Amino acid sequence: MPKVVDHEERRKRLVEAVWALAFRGGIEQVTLRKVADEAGVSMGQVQHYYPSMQALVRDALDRAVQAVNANIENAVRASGDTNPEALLRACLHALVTPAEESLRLMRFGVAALGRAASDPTMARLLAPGDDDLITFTAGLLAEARRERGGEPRGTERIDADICWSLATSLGVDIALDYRSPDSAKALLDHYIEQVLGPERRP
Amino acid sequence: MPKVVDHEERRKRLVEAVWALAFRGGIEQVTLRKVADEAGVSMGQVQHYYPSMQALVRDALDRAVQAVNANIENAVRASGDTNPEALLRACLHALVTPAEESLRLMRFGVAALGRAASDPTMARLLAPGDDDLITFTAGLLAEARRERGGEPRGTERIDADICWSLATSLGVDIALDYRSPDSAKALLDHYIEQVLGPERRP
DNA sequence: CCGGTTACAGTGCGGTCGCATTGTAAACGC
DNA sequence: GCGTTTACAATGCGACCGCACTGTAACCGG
Repeated sequence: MPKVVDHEERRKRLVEAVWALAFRGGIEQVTLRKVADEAGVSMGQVQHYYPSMQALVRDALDRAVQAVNANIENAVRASGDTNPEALLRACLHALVTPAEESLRLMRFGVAALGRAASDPTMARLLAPGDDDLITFTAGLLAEARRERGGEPRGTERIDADICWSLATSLGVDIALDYRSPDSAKALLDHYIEQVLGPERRP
Repeated sequence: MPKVVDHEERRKRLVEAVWALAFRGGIEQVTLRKVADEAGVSMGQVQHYYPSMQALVRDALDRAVQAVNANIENAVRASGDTNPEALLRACLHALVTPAEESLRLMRFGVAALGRAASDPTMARLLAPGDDDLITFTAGLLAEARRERGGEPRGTERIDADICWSLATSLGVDIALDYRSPDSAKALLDHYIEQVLGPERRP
């Protein structure tokens, strides 16, 4: 009975308008009217798909986080490598790539960070990687150490935690133009080298 | 000839009102009227001391950053220790203390981070520690390594960079209630232990 | 005691915002 | 074809915002 349209496509278009606006002028420039203009639709349509401004921004953040996570998984899959160390590097490097799309997402994430400080709902969306991610990364660390001829130290979960903290911090720095992606990657590699310990048997 | 008042005290009062407002409801809740109310003064006074809203928020951020830096220096001075390792820990721990005042400052900093993504002036105020800080920290690292019986590795500046990246990242996590100050401190200590290498001579 | 400067207080204006409301056209079951 | 439901489009409203402007009281060198 209803008019039939692709809702998902509509929402995605609106969310991308939000990203674009926030990328240009900060999240405070995101208003119903501007989102409508940017997406080339009417204000009524925006309201039809999102009951409130908050809901729109929240969904935009949710999708941005999903997209970044997808980038990480793609990096893992694309590396196609079974070498745990290469896999680990691929994961972490995904947060500091110079790719345009990634930059936009990270910058929106940083803009949203500010709101997260006073909006628990957004804070939850931006929360650090979950337990599974830490467990997975810790596993990679343990394997990589073994491959280098060392033995696991039992601190792999802590080390994994540090890995992601460092990587996200560097990602933020890149989004704010405090660092270049290259230098960030170098820093990250230096840390990985250190945390894996020296090669013992070639 | 003019009416004589303590300008510095006035500005400080206004800036603290900005901090308080941003702490409660995010930086977008900071308006001229609310700042005036919070500080218990008239809107005219706010305008008298700051030509625009932007100028007010910028000064608030500037002072917040100065205050955090002062906290770090105080931590160094308070430790009163000549032991380089203890000094290093004191510095870094200053970013993850559970102290109320520090929490407020960090939270305001995070709120401002969002704006920094699109406001270069604010971005500059929030820029990572300058070269002097890195040099100082690298020096501490080198000395601490020597005290442990190891020799400097020539990577002290990179390691110092990682130290501060990690510490600020943990500080942000604390501000957003993603971590407790205690767990952050533990993580930081674990990293320091690792970066200094094992004790060789007791 | 007077003139000039400073330090406010108060008010008003133009603009924008989120959101509610209302109108309308398309799609389909019957 | 008719009624109902969905998917918008358009407009209007009340709230609030930054800022400019105006008035005034305090202070002080002369």
